[in-house]
Amino acid sequence: MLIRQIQSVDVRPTTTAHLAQTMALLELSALELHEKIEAELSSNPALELIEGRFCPTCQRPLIDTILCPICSHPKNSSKEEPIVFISPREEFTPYASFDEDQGLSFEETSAEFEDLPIYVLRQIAPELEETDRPIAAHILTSLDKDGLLRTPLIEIALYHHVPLSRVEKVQKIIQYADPLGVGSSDPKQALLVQLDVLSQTHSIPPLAQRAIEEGWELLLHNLHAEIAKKLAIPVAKVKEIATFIGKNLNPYPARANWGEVHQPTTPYREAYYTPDVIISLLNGDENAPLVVEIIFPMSGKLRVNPLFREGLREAPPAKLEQWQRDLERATLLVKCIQQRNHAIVRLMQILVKQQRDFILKGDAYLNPLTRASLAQELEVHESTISRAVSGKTAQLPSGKIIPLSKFFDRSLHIRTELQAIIANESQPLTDLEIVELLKARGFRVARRTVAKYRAMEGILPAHIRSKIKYQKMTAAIS
DNA sequence: CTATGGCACGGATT
DNA sequence: AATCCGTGCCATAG
Repeated sequence: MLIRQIQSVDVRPTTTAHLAQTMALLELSALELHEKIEAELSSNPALELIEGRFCPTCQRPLIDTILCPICSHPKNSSKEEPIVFISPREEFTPYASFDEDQGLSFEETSAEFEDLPIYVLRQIAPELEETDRPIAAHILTSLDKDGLLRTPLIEIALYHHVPLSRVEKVQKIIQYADPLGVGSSDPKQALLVQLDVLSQTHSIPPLAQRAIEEGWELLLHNLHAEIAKKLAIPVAKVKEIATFIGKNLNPYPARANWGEVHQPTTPYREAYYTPDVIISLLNGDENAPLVVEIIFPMSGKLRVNPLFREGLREAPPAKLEQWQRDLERATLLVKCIQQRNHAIVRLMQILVKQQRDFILKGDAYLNPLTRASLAQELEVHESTISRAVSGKTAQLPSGKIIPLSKFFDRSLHIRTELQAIIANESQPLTDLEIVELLKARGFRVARRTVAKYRAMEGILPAHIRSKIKYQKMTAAIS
């Protein structure tokens, strides 16, 4: 990478290098930024990370302010104006935002089970190719009450006209989402996934994997002796494995208490579900302002080392040039990071204000919004918004983590309405009938479009749905 | 004949 | 300039 000369690094030297790097940084997620800074810190002596301060009242890490924005925020706050600030953290545990009271009464506490597909889908959305979404939706809506996928993969592949490997790929992503092993084709698979994840943080009994792979059926019926023979190990060992499995693994993912509480934080989840911003409701009060924390992946404050700057004067001639370059790099980085932060703060301020209903009440209340219109409002270039939004995720007050781009989904509110219609239908409705119903609710879309939305949500066509219903009825009886 | 998926086009969005 | 998304037309399955 080329480094242009910058003579004076004061407030507004909008050099090309400056601009370019600001843009580049804007695009990075918190996680990626973390890596970038780490790399820079270790290679550039001019940059230093000084210990951060903490808010004296709530112990929240701070960057510049004396009190954290929440503590210093007076009661005269209106619910329209969100509190937005940068929150420096080294590490972040999902679902551990500061609104302690999880008893927030959000929408349906009743229909927990109904939510599993959506819950999983939201987690994996950031990793999914756009074209894979219908497949994921299909898999998730086909889960049985144990969270297992009894539909043969090949059937799904045929339905979507994609190779079996694609479906397998999607299934794999799903399996590693929250109720670990969800979407597996059978308990055996689910166990193996869990074992795999567990093995990364804990030590597991040797041969446990083989025991499951080769002897799951035997294990089920407590035929320990048989397995011992098969694996050529003592029966005692087998019993050990069996108890380990019983204690730590769960062949029926959906029966685990997914959501809210998670004890084992797997490295995998952490990597993927660390949000870039956390949105919560002050005191969990419906009318309170929203609190938006933008995660800055370092605790402490990043700055140019003043000692280094001093030392530059007495630099040995041989090193002078190198040191100057280091100094410039450091200053540039700090400045660009500030700009990145500033840009995101402004973006979130507007975004959260306009999408308050969506954040609080769910998908149906999403305000169709374009990046272009926001760009106009903020008086920045559209590409700036695009970069700021791309590849980042937000955690909502409900604990769900969604990609930031969802705020700009043009059709989500219609799709949710469509889901509602399907959920309430007494008999399978044809696409054309759905068009009419949507029109009655104020959404004008073409018949063809309804079909597409259906596919996106993994809802099967009317004539197939009728069969499913029938199957469900019979299944319920048996 | 009806319901639905595929392909492709054009305008909007990024 | 590249991509995404809604739609119309046509083929096909039931």
